[in-house]
Formats: sequence, structure tokens, C-alpha cells
Amino acid sequence: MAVRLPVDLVRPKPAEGVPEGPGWHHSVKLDGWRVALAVTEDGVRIHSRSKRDVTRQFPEAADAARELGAGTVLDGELVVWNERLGRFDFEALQSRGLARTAPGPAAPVAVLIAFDVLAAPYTDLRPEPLSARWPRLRSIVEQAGPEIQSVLATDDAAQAREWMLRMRPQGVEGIVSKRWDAPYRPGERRAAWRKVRSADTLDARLVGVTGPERRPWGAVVDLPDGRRAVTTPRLPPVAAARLGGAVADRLGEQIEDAGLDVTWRALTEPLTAEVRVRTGRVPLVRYVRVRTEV
DNA sequence: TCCGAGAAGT
DNA sequence: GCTGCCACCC
DNA sequence: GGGTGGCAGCACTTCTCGGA
Repeated sequence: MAVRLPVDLVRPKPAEGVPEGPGWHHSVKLDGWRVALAVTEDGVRIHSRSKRDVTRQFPEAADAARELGAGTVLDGELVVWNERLGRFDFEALQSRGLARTAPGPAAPVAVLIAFDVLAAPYTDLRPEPLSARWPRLRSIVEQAGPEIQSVLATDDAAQAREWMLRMRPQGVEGIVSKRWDAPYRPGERRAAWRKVRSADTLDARLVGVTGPERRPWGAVVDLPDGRRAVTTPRLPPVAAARLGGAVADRLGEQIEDAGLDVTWRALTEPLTAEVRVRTGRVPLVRYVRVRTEV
């Protein structure tokens, strides 16, 4: 092996926007588990970012790499596609990854979406620029089974932004942008890899509150995509008092909500709340303000 | 049998 | 994953 | 002083395990 295992993975730095101009490679950021897959003389190993061996939990991805040459090391994201929901299913993936046992026959298929290659047989590719690694990755993935795919990527920042917006409901969390001339260097000080997460403030239907009515802990909102969520974290005093005042004259029935796992007070008449939604493994909904003027 | 703490992922 | 704090360095 | 890096703490989910 040209690379010692387990290997450190590059962690992208948060950024505000997709970087413009030439020299950047943009790929979609998916909702899954970051792993390294290594083909060794003794078989395929998959380890998580914290270097835990999860090969047993994801045998189909390991199998898909069986034909690759020993010494190959890929960096990618394990994902599970949920056909029914039409989106990547982090919970299903996590359920498999955290279990000590191998998945049963009914387990949903996990796919490794590869976005970089650290090593090819007998060659450490990490010092090479991405412009050299990316074509290598593409050809390696072609030789692998269907449970290993290369990530959707473009050089066009506008295209990347369009993907980020359009594919958000499917579980695309954002965009990772890398310099074409950058080597693979974990712990890199300059931000050679940047991640832009899609986050947005939007108007949601405020249908109830949790906690004390006068000073609620959180708001129960219906998002435009149909999902219902409780805002987190617990509201600070000022926001709580303001929300409590806004809902005071329209408090309705108490609801034991098994789905949300919380008891909340419904509003007789919904209000509009501005919320900030972070798309991720779970829709993280942060309360911004209630719109009383609407 | 159930519940809580701990571990692990983001 | 995120945020805040502290140490470090130019 | 400002940017960067490291670290701890938090949020949230799932699974495991041990004790009541």
C-alpha cells in the first residue's frame, strides 16, 4: 500500500457562496456518511471519518470495489436512496451504520458516491492536483460495481447553484467546491475545499406552540414541502414572549403528537412564521420571527 | 421488560 | 452537523 | 488586530448495553 490506513480525510471549510471563476470544480454534497474505501491485499475496508471500521455494515459497497486493484483508496459519501420519499434517507443509512450486525436482506441498498481518489495501486495520488486525480477517479469508478458511483460535478458555478436549489428536496445539502490545482491535503490551512450549504429563510404556517403558552419553548410549523417540524433550539426569552403574545388570542386544543414526540398547543387560526431551514439529515428548523402583519 | 446513559454519525 | 472561545501567528 | 486552527459543548437521531 502506498497509503497507510486508516487515512485522514479532507474536511471542507464552510463558505457563503459557490466560488466564481475558473479553476474550481463543484460537486453536490449529499446527505450521508463520509467514508474512505480502501482495497487491500486482504480485501476491501471501509472506515468512517472517525476511522471506525464499517465494512461489515456496508458489504455491497465493499463488494462493488472487489475488482479494483489493491492499493486503491477512494473518498466518498455513503448514501441510501429512498424511492418512496424520493430523497436520500439519512436515518436508514444511520440505522445500518450504527448497527453492530451485518444488514439483513431487507435492508435498503447503500451506494458509495465517490468524489476523490487518494491512491491507485502502488501510487499515492494525494500530492497530485485534483486535475490529475479526477480523471483517475472516473476511470476507477467505471471498473467498479454499480454500488460505487462518481459524484455529480461541474466546472460551472451557475450550474452548481442551480443544482443546489433544484435538488434540495432530494437531499442535496449543498455544494463542495475544490481547486483544480489543489493536492489532497487533510488539515490544509488554505481553503482548497469549500462547502456551501443550502439554507434559507422562508415563510411557514405556524400551527402551534410547545411548552408554556405565554413563553413557548418552540413553534410547530408546516413547511412548504409538507413536512411538520418543531423549531429548535429552545426560544430565547424575548422571542418566546413575543411569540406567546402573538398566539395568546388563538390558542386551541392540546395535541399529543406521537409523530413529533411532543405535546403542543394548536392554534385555532394559523399564523405565518419566518423560519430558517437548514437542509440536512433532519430538517433543522430555527425560529426567526412570527409575522403578525400577515 | 423498560428506561437511561453512552457511543457514533451529521 | 453548528457555535463559541481561546491560543497562535503574521 | 485579524485570520486561522483546535477544542469543547451543544443539537438531534439511532443503536447498544446494563441496571432497576
